[in-house]
Amino acid sequence: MSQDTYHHGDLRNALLEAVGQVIEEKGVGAVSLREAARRAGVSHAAPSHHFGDKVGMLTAFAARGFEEFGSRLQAAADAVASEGVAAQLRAIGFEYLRFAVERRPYFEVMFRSEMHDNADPDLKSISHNSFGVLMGVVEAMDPDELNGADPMHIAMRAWATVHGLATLWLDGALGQFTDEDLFSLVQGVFAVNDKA
Amino acid sequence: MSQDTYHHGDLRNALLEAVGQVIEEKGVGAVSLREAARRAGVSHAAPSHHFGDKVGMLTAFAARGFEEFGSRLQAAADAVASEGVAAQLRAIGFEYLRFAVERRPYFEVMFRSEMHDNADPDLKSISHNSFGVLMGVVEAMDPDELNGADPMHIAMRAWATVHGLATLWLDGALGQFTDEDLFSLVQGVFAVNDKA
DNA sequence: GCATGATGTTGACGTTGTCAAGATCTTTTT
DNA sequence: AAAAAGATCTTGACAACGTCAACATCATGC
Repeated sequence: MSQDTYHHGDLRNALLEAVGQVIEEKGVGAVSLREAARRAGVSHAAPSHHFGDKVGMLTAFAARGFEEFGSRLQAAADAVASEGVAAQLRAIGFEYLRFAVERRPYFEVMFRSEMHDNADPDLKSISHNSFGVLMGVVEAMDPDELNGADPMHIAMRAWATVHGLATLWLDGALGQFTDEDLFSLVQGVFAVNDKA
Repeated sequence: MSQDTYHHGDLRNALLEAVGQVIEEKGVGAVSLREAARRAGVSHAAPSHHFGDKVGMLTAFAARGFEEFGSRLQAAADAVASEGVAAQLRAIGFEYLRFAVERRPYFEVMFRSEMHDNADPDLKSISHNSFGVLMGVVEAMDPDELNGADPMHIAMRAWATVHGLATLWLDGALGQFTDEDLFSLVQGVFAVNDKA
């Protein structure tokens, strides 16, 4: 592109990239409009034209995260569609955790309500999609697989379990485990789930 | 106490109280040393003598939260000790959620690693106790109740499920549910748990 | 071509966390 | 009892931050 333009050309993306870097390097508390602007090579007030304010920037960041998140969950479910619903649930659970570990900056902003604007329509619809992937799988369950249980309850329990593991791990509450341990632990969790 | 002393007399507690109020009123992002100092009626730099820095203050706040948390979990488990381990697990789960809802300010700081110092020895030992309550119950299970499963896995799954529900609810991801709905949902979750 | 809006800059303001230096009270030591 | 030592609180300063207003520059459509 142009080398010396007054306009950046792709500032919005550059800022969101910068946000991810900052979180990766210094944690979610170190995010600032000015630091993102600095890394993108623009003046400190430039971000406001794209995101309004700090919450706006993080809302956009969260939306971008949910986009990738939803796609990955869907892909994981599709990949094992032939193996039945139980396999799909397991695949979604693992992918959920993988995303939390691999894309931690996104995950942390996505599920911290004080960092973004929950009322934002874009964010609402795209985050709703992610839960939709899970519900889609659960609703395809055989009635006898359900054992008469409410599909919503099944979905909620699966979601909550995996989400709890992810957040506990990210918050360091599972400090004694490495991330490999975590996945083998999940294996155990799901095994208990299947068996009991 | 004294009415016009240079020294506050109970500043440490007053500051922690103020932190709780601020979170309740304006969210966890609005906490500041200066606001806490203002509410306690002292100068802006007074808190540093008790907590060092902001992270120190929130670490103390989290520790105080874990103290109440652990006691409540223990009490809940003890109250239904005669009804068996399954009842105890259920009781702990409900108390966990009740704490998250009723004492939201504590809960939010307790489980947000960037807000406190995870390496703090006080915090480490007292937060470890909370998980110990759960482990204590699980380890008392009959071998045939375990079905050959690792007690650690059972405990982790129970913990993760309830923690996931709590955080998802606090983050607004369960926006369509009221808190009464939440508890009835939990009932369903545990029912699935028992049945399946 | 030129007007209009989008994009980026500059400068300013109030707030925050943190530090250093000093003031006041309490406790311990002698 | 007097003095030293330490704990507690104040004052003042500084850099970083979010935000706003005013202005500069570019791009696009009429």
